[in-house]
Amino acid sequence: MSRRARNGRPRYLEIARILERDIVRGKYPVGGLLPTENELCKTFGVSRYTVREALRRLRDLDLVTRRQGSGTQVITRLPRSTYTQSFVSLADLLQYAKDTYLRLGPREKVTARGALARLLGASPGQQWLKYAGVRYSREPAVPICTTDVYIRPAFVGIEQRFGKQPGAIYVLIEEMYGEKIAEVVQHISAVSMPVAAARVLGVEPGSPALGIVRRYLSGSGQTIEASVSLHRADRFTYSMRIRRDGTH
Amino acid sequence: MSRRARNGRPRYLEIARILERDIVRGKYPVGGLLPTENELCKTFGVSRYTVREALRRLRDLDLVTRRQGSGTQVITRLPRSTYTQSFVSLADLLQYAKDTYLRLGPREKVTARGALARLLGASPGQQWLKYAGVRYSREPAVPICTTDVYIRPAFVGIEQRFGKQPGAIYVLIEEMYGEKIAEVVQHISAVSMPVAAARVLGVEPGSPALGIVRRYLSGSGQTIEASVSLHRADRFTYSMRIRRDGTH
DNA sequence: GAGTGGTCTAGACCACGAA
DNA sequence: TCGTGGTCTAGACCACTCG
Repeated sequence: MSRRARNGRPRYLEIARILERDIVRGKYPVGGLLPTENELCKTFGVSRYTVREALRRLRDLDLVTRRQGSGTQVITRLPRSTYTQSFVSLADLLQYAKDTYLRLGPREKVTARGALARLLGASPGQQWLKYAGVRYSREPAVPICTTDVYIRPAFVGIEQRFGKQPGAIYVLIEEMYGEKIAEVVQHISAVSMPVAAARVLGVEPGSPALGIVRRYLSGSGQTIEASVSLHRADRFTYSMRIRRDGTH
Repeated sequence: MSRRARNGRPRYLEIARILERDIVRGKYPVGGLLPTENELCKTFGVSRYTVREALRRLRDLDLVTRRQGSGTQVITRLPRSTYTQSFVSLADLLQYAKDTYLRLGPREKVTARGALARLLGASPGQQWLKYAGVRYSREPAVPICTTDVYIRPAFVGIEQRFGKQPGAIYVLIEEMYGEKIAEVVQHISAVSMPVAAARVLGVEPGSPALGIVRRYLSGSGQTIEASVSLHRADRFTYSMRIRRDGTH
């Protein structure tokens, strides 16, 4: 066999998805063990490297834990783990944006005042552009959250590239305008799902929602972009690892 | 050559640390490229796999970005994350623990099984100690969240110091037993406030709550301590900063 | 002692980016 | 076109866990 004619997707991602699906469907119960690496090699007809890359992904998604000597244990079955977001760095934010899809509505002009001005870190009266959107997971393509994106009018040009390439909005601004993001500040809270967002996401109004507000700041502390997201509580968990240092 | 007599540390971690140090020292300036994988293989006398594992680590630390065709670019000179971010974040955790007050209830013995075993990353049947508590802000002294703390029976001695000094539980374990926390994994989600917690916190059952589950891990990946907290949504927001150092 | 995942080698072809 | 990183194979030894 050997040389695989790849259909565009890396084999290890395919395998990761199959295993992910099987976990969600209950083929591998929570608390139980996945087949060993060796068995998976035979099952999928691939080398150990490929299997290990797939398992690495499952571990990064927090679906399994792995320990030498004892095996690969399933720790979560809930499909929301699929959308669990694990951030230690901006690179993770970017990866998350690539694994999902953000569909944005038409441009609106808004004036920063009151709570919005505070959110944007802008002077009251300043003009901003707003795009109401919904973020979907790629497969299955289900809505995860509503997202309102705010950018300064100067960056209106990135509109042309909305949806044309996956990735985070801030990358578009960096690429088109050379305005570098130095810092992201985010606030996470629990809120009651408002009626409008509930309808879009297909949940009951008033059900619990995870709200995330992000500000993307330039080196001088100016807000370049901001976003307000409301996540279905049952499909989203924010996970993070805090490492003390790099020595182990 | 071949078989390396390893001094205990994986070779790829050694290489990662050497490259990290060189970046910090300015040998590879921000914006510049690291040597190619091939060159690094020759330099260190290792296979490409080992070099790639080392580079993967640098990427996870946000020190470099990698793109096929163009190379490995240095994006940060400061080892942010290893020290800056995680240190800052752990410090934040500690600061939070100092600004508030955790009142713990009596010791209970619990057996890890099912969901609890998964939470603790423990084998089913293992014995743990549980303390149900409530965290208050110092002034005004109002309840912020309920917190269940889980520790291994070996660390029962820290009970004596509950409430005698402010700070996080994990610090007590580190000080009394010398068991160092290497990593904290946390999951943040929105949930409906359960009846019992609602009574303690003085809110309506079913109102939105921010749930935070934390596992404190030793260097070998063992869970030292775990906690489950439910926060009043109106009194708690989780805020964080993701910095990208060295952007020029 | 048997079997697990962790590390490592020495090859190979492929997709992409820049000259 | 050429060199980069991305994917992949088929081996190997090692450290750890558990019966």
